[in-house]
Amino acid sequence: MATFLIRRLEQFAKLSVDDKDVLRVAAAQRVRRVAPREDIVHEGDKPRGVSVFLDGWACRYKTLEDGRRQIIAYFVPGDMGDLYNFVLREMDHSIAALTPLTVAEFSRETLDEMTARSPRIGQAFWWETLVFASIQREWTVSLGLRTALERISHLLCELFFRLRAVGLADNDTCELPVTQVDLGETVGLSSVHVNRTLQELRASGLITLRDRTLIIHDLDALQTIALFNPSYLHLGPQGGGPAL
Amino acid sequence: MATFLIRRLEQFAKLSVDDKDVLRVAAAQRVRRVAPREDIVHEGDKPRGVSVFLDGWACRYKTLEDGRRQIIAYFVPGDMGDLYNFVLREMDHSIAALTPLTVAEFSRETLDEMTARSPRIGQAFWWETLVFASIQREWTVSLGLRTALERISHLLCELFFRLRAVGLADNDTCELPVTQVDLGETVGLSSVHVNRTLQELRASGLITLRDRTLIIHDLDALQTIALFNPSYLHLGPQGGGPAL
DNA sequence: CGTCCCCTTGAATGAAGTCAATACGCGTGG
DNA sequence: CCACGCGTATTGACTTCATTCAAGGGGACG
Repeated sequence: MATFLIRRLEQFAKLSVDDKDVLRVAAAQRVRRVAPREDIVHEGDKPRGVSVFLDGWACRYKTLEDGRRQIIAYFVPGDMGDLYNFVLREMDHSIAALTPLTVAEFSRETLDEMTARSPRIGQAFWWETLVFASIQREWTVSLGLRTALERISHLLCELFFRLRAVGLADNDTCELPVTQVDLGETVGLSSVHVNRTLQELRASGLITLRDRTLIIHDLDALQTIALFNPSYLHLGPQGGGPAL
Repeated sequence: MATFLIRRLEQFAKLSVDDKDVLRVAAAQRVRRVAPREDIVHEGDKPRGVSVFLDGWACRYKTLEDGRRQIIAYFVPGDMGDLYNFVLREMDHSIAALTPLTVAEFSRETLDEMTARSPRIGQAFWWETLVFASIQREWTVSLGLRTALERISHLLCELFFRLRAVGLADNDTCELPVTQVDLGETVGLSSVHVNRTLQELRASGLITLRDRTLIIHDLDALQTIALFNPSYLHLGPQGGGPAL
């Protein structure tokens, strides 16, 4: 089940056979299955271990006192939660499953062992941490200065690139198992406006989005609209695209 | 000159005399002085070492191709840039001085040595990394669902708490050496609207802001308006407030 | 068959942006 | 010393993008 995790980390560096075994063993520990909409971590909890998303989608979110909710990050297969989060006293956000989810947990000890045994894995974990930080920064940029059309296009590009990097995009197609309300809570728009914006993208023939499946008919054009530059994802040399 | 860095890390844990010496020595290496508006790191650069902000203010920012600029983070004295950023091939953002700035640089070797020698420092560095990630998440929340008034109030609260934690707030007063254009580029609003919003805060007697000096007359009220909950800053037990 | 969630659409409203003009302080150079 | 330019702050009038409110439709599920 560590297939996606390994593919993900291989965006950073080639892993040895031994590295992969280590990861496989670790990712077989404390595996949980979670139903959609269920929290796997709740704000205020004492941090446990590091979540490793083996299969399915999840999201990080925060809720304001008055009930407004903001999705802060998406986790797709192969992603990991904050490394060493147990250094903090309590979680400052929640994580919920968006689809049926399979998630493992690296304990502090497992993490220490792995990084001690393989510096390459240690580095790959740092890379993962840094890339997540970078994505969060790009979201700040999106929310701060992109228009509705640009924001949504940008999010679609990002998710497509991330999924493609772990082999979860088929040519121009990937899953997008989130509702328009979710999208709104992600890009800081009302679901009504998300709907209208998606219509616009559909009308211009750029995408098809139906039954939780996204088809991008013209990735270049979508990237242009979104002012999307994939370098912030720090993917491999081929940009996580299909090998030639 | 490592005073603020030490105060900052002591928000996380008590440092030994030895720890502090190690930090002081490291922070005396590769010290640079930078003039306001000057870049210390530029997008696309190969990462060098980790920037350590000894004195003055800086900001992280990104620019879109069409020239729009978004400030992504503020650095105040005692803050550090991304740890192990040299794992990435190139910087995905720039960092500029906002005031006359004194900044040191930890090389990879220095960093490794320090964490090897003192696990407590290693943990404090992780804490710093995690707190910065948390701040970035909170900014995502601000931009995603707070109104103009809430956003600006929230930013003022955050900066006040952060400065107070390193001893740079005097009772209800701190520096705020940024223009209204900068503020706009931070909270995703036009400078005109920032101006109007600040007027509103002044008119309700909550703050005074003049000559780059911020006075918060009613912190509780400001926090309430902002829906500000300082827990995301993961400060010490007293919340970084003045010792009793 | 009803209920619930999600998507869609229209019309009215509102928050923030844009454009434009003015004012102020500061440094620079004539 | 004063004129000028420049960056910053302020204010007004108008516009635009996005929200809110409201209603209806479709599919999944009990």
